[in-house]
Amino acid sequence: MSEYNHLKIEKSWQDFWEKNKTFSVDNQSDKPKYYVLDMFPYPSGAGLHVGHPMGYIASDIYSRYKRLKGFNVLHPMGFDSFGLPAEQYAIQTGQHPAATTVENISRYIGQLKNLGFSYDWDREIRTSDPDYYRWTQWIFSELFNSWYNVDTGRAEPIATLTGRFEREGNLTVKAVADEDTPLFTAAEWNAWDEEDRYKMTLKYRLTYVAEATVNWCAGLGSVLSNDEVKDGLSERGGFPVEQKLMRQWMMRITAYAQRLLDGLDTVDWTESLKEQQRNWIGKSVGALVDFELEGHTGKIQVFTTRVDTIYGVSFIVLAPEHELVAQITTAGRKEEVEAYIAHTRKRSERDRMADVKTVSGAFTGAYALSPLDQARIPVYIADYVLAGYGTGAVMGVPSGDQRDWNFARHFDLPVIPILDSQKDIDRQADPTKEGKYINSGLINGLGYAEATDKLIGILESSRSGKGKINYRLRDAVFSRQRYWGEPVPVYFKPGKDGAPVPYLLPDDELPLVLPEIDKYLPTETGEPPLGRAAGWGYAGDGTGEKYGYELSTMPGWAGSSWYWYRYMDPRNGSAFASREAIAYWRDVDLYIGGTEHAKGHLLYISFWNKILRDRGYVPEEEPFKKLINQGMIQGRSSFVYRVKRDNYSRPVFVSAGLRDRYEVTALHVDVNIVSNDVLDLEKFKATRKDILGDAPEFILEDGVYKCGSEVEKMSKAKFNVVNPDDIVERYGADTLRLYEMFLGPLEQAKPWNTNGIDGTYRFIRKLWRLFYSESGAWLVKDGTPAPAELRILHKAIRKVEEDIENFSFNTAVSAFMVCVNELSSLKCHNRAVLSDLVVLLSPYAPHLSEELWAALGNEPGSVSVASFPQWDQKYVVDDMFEYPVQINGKVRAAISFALDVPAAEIEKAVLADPAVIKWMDGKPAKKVIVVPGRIVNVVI
RNA sequence: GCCGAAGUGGUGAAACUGGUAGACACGCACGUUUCAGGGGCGUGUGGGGGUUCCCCCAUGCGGGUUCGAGUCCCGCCUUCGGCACCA
Repeated sequence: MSEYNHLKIEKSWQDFWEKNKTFSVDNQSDKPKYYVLDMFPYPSGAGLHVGHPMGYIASDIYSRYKRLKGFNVLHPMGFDSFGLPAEQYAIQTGQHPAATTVENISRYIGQLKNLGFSYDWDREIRTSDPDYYRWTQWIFSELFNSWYNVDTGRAEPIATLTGRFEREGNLTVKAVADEDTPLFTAAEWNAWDEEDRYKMTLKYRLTYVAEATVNWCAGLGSVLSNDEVKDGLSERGGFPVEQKLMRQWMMRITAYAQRLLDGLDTVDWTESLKEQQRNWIGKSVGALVDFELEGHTGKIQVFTTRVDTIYGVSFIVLAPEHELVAQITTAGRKEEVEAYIAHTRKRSERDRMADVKTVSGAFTGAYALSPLDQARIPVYIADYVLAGYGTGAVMGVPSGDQRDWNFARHFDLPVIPILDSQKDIDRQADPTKEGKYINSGLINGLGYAEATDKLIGILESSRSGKGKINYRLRDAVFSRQRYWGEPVPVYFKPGKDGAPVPYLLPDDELPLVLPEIDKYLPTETGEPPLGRAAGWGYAGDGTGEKYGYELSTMPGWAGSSWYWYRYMDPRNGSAFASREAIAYWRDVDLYIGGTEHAKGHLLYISFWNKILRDRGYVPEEEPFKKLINQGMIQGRSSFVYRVKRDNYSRPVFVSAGLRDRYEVTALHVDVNIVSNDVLDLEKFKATRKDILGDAPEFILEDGVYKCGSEVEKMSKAKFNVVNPDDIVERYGADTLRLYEMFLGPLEQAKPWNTNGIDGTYRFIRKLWRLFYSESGAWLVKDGTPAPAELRILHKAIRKVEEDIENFSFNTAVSAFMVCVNELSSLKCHNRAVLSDLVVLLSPYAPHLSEELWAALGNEPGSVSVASFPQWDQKYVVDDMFEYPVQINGKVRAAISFALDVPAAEIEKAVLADPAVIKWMDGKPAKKVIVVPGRIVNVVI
């Protein structure tokens, strides 16, 4: 073969790998295990664009590298195939989402296989497959059957809870449970009938039904979780989202807030991602303080992180939605308060967020009494206090908090200094904790820490307050009013009072398969689409009755919150994965995916994993030891410029460099017919009759038409989508793989630009020329490699190894290029050198490497299981000689210099100017850097 | 406002614990190959003086530490991500 033919080479090796199951992996091995996982994709109708495989290429390189290093590598791929787009497509076209999903998946698989990934395709999974979601439903059941024991700090089976109720009631049970759970004794519990006992357990289960304020998105016809809402709009579709009280399935992720935080300290993720999660969980340590109400039996409970400022309180503010507002408002204030509440209700979440500067509120007429000195404190309502955080009530301390200060100024309330170090409080709040307390009764003269401890002690002993940790994290809403998701394995049976009570579908009834329906829209009565499935219900409880199933389905994150375990044992019919498989693979060593999942997926995986661990199914507290976030690939749009003139004259297009001389309209042009910003005019004329008309005129510069460019999101409408299939067709997968890695650091977001790809293509052909001459002659010769050749090779081996170990995939490509450039100029055709080079390159360019490896006389396919070449110290070290020296009379150091330079020459150079540098005797000095002919510097 | 990351040629980017800044690649220029198609090969390419050799200035801005700073310290500026009346 005289020319490198990527089409032929790549196809034949992909077939070979598939036929020989080269990358199939066993759950048993003498080798150490290594698990490399990609975030699995949602198979959208648009297929992959060049940005998507970035992470997959990196993980594949790492997987292949680890195999060469002697690891048993699990590297699977699958599809997160439940989701909204398929359902919306179904609503529009009537096609079953399952059908379009299968089509999309096969397109994805085709595209992925084209890129030569070393996935074990026998382990492929799909979350929408009943054999898979059977186990998602099973995990739901496990959560339903678990409660969180605060004493043991973990989830336990519900039986351990009911056992304690029988013996002790719930007075001594410390559990994470519903707010409204009443206290009861063992005698009371034992006197209840089975239904009442069961209903009581519903308040404790890790998944539960609740009337909750949820993010309702009318545009999508479904509720959304907090991480699916951005700036008051839905992340998908950008529809407005409103707060609505609805009955929903919830998950008690808040029980795990502290453990989720602790876990972050044990994993190797980027600091910025961990910070995002910490912010999202939003832990704040403070106290609850009760304020009695004057002339009223109720109490206002506030949450504060600064109890120490309690003597500075000059007002209390309740959220307008606070339940006490109606009771405490005095007759004279009623009108104003109600008007304010109405005003707040009208404002959307968005308006409220946009307008944070304006101070507003209303006085209720009521007064609260400070628990310490019985000071009379006016009670206000204002929308800067959120009903959903803390207790929905705050104590206003104007001297220490800027919002409180603004509020006090607006309503003419006193600003009381409480620390002697506070400055300028006439002009702004000073939140300092420095100094000693003043105007502060019992804590006068104390410092911050002492004062806080003392106050909490006093409040706790007088039962008017206690220390409290608050989290911003809310329990996760688990219901979606949609069709294309996992059915919740629950049916409802009327209770004594006629109200429906949820019961879990028995294990042996799983999977509860998604029923067929005629349309994918909500029913006329507003029920979710599953309400259309006539007769869908459970009849197996022996009563002869049929009970309706839950009509909402699980959210998108359900199937992806445990999937890495399924890859370990993907066809297991009796467990989500066998104990042996889990014990062998344990956890994911390297996880690669985008940072956009910080508040969703990456929290949920940890949450579910902790439950599975508590219940004894999995061994590790954190499932993903190391996480790398690949940067997003943006599009780079190209533009042509049409000169503005009347509609009837023929269109004129001006090249980008000349556009300033005209008044122009910029139009997107397909980036695939633009190369190095030069437009292919013939293709342009052939494909864009719509904007060109009959006889377009082009004003060129330097004989070509140049396009302008801009970085935007990759999308069809902007004509900037680059399909990897086209690049593979033209340059080959190996070139694309090398090029995508060469673009820059993996973590960095960058616009896609195909301009530089010729460089990597040239590199491959240059490598090819080390094996074959232009006429096709085989050039490789046996024999002992020259030292110069070994030096080049071993430097490359060391560099590539270091770079891959450090996930610096881009710099390794440079190392390949340097190596091949140097070997070419030496005309090196040595078999030993080239053999090692081929293995070295195989993670990046697997097809080419297999081809050349076989051409070198090795067994076909064996480069994939070869060993990573060893580098030899003697060829790669930059040997340094060290000479103690002194400079300008100061005794300093030693000189060291590269081995390349003959020692005599260095000495000559050093001795040439004895006035500057003199040899000194004795003392060991460290080094001086000497470059050929010149002393650079001296170090002690 | 708070938290996090980052600012290096025309472009993408290299630079290990401080040690010849700009590797490698794109682009560009010139040359070459009877190549005239977005082909191959070679040389050059941070800026400014001068053109065998050499000198000066250059890693967002201003200071500092050091024999020596892209790298460390202090103070600014800018960009990008995240959070945001969270009490």
